[in-house]
Amino acid sequence: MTNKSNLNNLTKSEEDYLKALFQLLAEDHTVKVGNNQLAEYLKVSPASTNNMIKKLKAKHYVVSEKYGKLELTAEGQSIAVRLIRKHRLWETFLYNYLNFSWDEVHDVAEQLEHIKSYKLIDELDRFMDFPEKDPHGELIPNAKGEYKVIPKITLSSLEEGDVCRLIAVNDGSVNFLRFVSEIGLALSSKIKILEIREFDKSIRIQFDGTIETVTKKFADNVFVKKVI
Amino acid sequence: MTNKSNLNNLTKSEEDYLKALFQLLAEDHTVKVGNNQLAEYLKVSPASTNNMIKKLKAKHYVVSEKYGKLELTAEGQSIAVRLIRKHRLWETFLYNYLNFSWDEVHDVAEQLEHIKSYKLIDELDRFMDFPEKDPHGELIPNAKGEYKVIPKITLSSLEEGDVCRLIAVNDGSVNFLRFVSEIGLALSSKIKILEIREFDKSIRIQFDGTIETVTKKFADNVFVKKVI
DNA sequence: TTGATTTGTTAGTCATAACTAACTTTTTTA
DNA sequence: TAAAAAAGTTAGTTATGACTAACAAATCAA
Ligand SMILES: [Mn+2]
Ligand SMILES: [Mn+2]
Ligand SMILES: [Mn+2]
Ligand SMILES: [Mn+2]
Repeated sequence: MTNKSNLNNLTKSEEDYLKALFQLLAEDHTVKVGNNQLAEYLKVSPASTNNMIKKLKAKHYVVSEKYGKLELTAEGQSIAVRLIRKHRLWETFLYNYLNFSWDEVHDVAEQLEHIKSYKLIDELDRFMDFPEKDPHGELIPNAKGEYKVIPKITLSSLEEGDVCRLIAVNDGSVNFLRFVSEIGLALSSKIKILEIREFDKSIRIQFDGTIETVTKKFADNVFVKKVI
Repeated sequence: MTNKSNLNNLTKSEEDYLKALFQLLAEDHTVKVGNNQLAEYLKVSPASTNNMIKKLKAKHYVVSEKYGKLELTAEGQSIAVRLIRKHRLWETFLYNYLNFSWDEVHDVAEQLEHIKSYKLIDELDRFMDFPEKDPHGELIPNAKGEYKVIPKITLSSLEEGDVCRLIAVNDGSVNFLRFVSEIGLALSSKIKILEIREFDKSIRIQFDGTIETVTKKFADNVFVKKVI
């Protein structure tokens, strides 16, 4: 029987590395994730990552061969999913009950996700009546640790003439989220691709009667579902 | 002008030392607090405390002479009061909204009090409609940092025949709090001192028709206001 | 008032988690 | 396929915050 005591003994750092690795692996299930890629994602040196990975391997959360790619064990995945659940529930709480805007929630949730108490998070979930999505459109894993991913593609991957609906956004950058709101885009907005400029891949889009030109970098952070 | 940026840069440890020192000083305003007393309170070695006090003096949160007693600067006090405010607001939230019992809230609040966000705590305060007291009867400092103390005395300091009302309890021990509830005591209970046994200072009390004998140690952790 | 006890300080060690610099292995490309 | 580039590893350093052991100062008590 695996150890499921109320308080696991992971440090904030260990948790952050596991979550980051999970997200890199989940992002693109085909491509393998290496040490330096994880380092870059976490904005630490490759040496730091190498060190932490050693520790996580010793604790059986990560598996990898020397010079090989990184994988999470079932236990490692379970910890990561629990962190994502906590993160998204807190974001939802801040957004729905404490007047936080969607660009403000991520940084505080990044701290709150490390609070250790199963009761806290399950009661918070109940208090909010088991929300399905966080303020950025991402699905919240349930208490059983079921992690579903909505089939989503980036706005930048569409072609001229395509019509889609905004279903989620990357919540990492405050400036990006503010800009999304500023131009009038929101979750569920219906977007039409008018034109893709070959020169710099910038995209002319139409939504709610508005016409805007956005960069490829912007479109990479917008997740949509194709309609029609 | 003093530095009041949104995120102060104190570590969890620095915060805990400042809060502990404040509480020792507030507890008994006449008696001076020394290095080893603070160490014992925090359950760390005197050497650790000595080291941290050096750091807090360098940052101008603590003042003391070599081999002398410890004092907090105005800034040190302000940080401590903010922590107490956060701690008690979180306890109130857990108790009133998330079905935590009064013996469960303290440990989780001990973690939550270190989350850095002024907006978070002021919005939480507003969400709960500015509660005055935490689940253990302690007053919650307001956003201006005003720290009031209810005039309170321990149950153990009363004499035979005295009648009092339970206004607060020490929230440090889960077992103690459970026991308080178990015997049927709660905030506002009216208690009469029937007898104090000389031998071991145990106290026979009456409340709500119940008669119980409690130890001096128990009575030291119960705060009351004399009535009549 | 002087010796014992308490209180406070210093020095040195350990664990965690970051860093840089140097090195090795693997992969890519010419 | 051999040199170059990229990816990964190791060694050594730093900062924080614990610890113990040894020592010094202050206070208490006979
Ligand atoms: Mn987020
Ligand atoms: Mn985090
Ligand atoms: Mn408490
Ligand atoms: Mn604390």
